[in-house]
Amino acid sequence: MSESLPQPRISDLARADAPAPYLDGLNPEQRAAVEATEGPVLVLAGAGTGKTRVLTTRLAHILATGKARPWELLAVTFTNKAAREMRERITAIIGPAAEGLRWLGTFHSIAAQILRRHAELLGLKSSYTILDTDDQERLIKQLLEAENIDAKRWTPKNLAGLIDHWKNRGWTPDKLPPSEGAHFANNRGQALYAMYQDRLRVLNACDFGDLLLHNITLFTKYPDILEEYHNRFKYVLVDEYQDTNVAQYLWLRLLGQKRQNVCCVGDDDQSIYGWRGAEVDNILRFERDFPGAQVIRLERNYRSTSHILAAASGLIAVNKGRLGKTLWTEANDGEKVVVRGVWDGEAESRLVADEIERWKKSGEKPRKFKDVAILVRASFQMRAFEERFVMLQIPYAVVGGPRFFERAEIRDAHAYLRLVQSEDDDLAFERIVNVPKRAIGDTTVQKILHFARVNGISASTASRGLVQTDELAARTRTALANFLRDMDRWRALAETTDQARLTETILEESGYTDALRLDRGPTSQTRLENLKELVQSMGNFDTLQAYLEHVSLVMDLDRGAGEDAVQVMTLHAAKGLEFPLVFLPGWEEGVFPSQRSMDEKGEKGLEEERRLAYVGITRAREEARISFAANRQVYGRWTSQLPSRFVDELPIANVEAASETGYYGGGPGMQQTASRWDDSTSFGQGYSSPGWKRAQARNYHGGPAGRTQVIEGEGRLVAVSDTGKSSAYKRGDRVFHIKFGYGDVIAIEGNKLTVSFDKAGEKKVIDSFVEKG
DNA sequence: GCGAGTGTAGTTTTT
DNA sequence: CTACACTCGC
Repeated sequence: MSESLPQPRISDLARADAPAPYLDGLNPEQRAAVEATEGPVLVLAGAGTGKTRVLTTRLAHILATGKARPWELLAVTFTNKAAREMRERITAIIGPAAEGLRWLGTFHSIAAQILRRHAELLGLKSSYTILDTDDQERLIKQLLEAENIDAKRWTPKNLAGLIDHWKNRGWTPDKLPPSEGAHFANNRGQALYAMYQDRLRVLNACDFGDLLLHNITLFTKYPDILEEYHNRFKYVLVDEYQDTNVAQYLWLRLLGQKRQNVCCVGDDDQSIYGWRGAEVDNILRFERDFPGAQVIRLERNYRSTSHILAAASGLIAVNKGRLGKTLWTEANDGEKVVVRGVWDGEAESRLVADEIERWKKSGEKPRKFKDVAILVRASFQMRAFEERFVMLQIPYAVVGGPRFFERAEIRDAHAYLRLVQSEDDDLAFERIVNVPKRAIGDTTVQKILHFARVNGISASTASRGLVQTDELAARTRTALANFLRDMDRWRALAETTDQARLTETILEESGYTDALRLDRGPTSQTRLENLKELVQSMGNFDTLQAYLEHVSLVMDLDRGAGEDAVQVMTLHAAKGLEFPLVFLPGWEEGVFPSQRSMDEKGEKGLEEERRLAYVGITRAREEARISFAANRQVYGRWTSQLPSRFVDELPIANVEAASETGYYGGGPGMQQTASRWDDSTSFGQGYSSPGWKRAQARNYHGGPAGRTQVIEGEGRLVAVSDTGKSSAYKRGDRVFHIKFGYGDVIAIEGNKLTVSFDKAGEKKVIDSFVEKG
């Protein structure tokens, strides 16, 4: 071993005569999870049970007891953020020796490192580039065009999604089950996949899925190399195991099978990435995969009040496929989970904003906006809140959204740099040869690419050839020659200038920034700022090479943290975070749970949605406030909504619920449906006045939910406002559905409408997103 | 090569 | 409805 030994004081931490200080304050289960170092271990860590602490302490413990040295540990996470946090917290325990943890990182970054060392065995050079989804899709598009496949019916996105899915399952083209390829372009899926892989090899490139897949191929085909890694990695640790896909699972099993010192940490109840290939099954069958595995449950919650915890536990208990945990806490009861029904989406944002302002002013200690989060199911729900916050001047920050490195202007800048770095990067060439516009149009680009393909050379080389001929119009020829000359100049400049200055120069001289400055579009200002930020962030890297390597794998950048602003984000983005006050708006059937999830994945989809609800509630430390609206605009159409089934599934003892809207089936000839949301006959004063008055709240009471109980006649559970506005349907009503168009209601049963649609003459049963009239 | 006109989809998102 | 991708005609 050439690496020097870590600082001796690590082992001092665990001297027999002095108990290890890092173990102080751990509860018995946490301690067991830290000390069970030998053999396979599954740690089922419920929400808020100190998972990260256990993970980091465990690694520190292995090091402190001398069982392994830092470079003999393999520790994998899903996100860069998680990896970074883990590294920081280990450093806090063991000091600078943590720098030796060179195999702590994301699945992808570790797989990429391994692949660099053995790239030749897989037909790649170790300098291979990693393509992002945009490059990937453009490559596929070219492929489909070359194969004369109708790009309308079979979009590049479709195929990219399929290929990604296949790679997630660990299928190389030759191992693809025949039925899988059948769905695409009349059974050509498999062939196209194989062609795509060939193209990648020619380009000396990998997509994200390849990183793991190539690793698996490598380990399976070359047992001696696998052996090398078996010897290297004495202990393997995996975070968020419930989110692993098949390929990641296979990769782990290959690496861990010999020593069996595999510790997986996760929570089956927080598996929310099934749509992206995660297999909850991986965690559910851990004990079968690793015989003799210890299972340790962390069930003591340190985060939430008991009402919040009980509400979340009650909800998740409805799911069938789970390993089961009983979370408990010593925290006090706190407030019950508040549930509110409102008339429409606007009223909902008004309610939330009011409550934030009230909350901010109350309390003994000063309260901060950044302690409040609004967690939505889908990003279209954010707009209403943003509008309201702008109006009331409440500071807010949208977390997530389009990634910085995925913005067009950042990609353009990167394409210039990639082309400077490697003249052969055809995808980069294609991206920026006419950005900003320099009179090199589509036809010219096609000519160049064709010429390149025919002669088996890169686009840059092809261009150099073409400008020598009179193949191109004089104007185009000059433009292209200028472009090549500029690229050469920048390439020379790269030798003498640091990458930040280089980027600045390129952006100026190419006219890119000028074009943006002239652009009157609403986003051009932001784009310019983004580019400035890009140049700044590049300063931290030694070389252009190092920088480009970094961006392809580390797509996030910690920005804007620390501002005091209400955090608006999707439920997915909230995983791993916690807030004193959490708002959970939009709990309506079809919105949350999402209709699409249920349509596509049935019961499984519904259970995942429920886990998402569970994740949402458990983000709250002190208060959780759920709301739903009776009417909501979806894609500009008014739709009537019903409270989410998840509302009814919350244990009533932990909930304080009321609605400003009655839900009942009323009127002559309509069913009288019992609803938990209707206990009153008088509507009082409501929404009529100019300065909107708060309606008398309707209380939620226990007992069976209305949706199952049909009393008489036909009708539909409807919302009724205090002014008598209602969103009721009756037979014969003309309705509009966002997908199927106009139609007539021909039957009503419970909450389901059977609608005959004009378009296909089809009958369909609909339960959401229907507009009257 | 560009702007106007048409068509179409429209969750969740990391690497 | 709205954002975008793509087509068509000048």
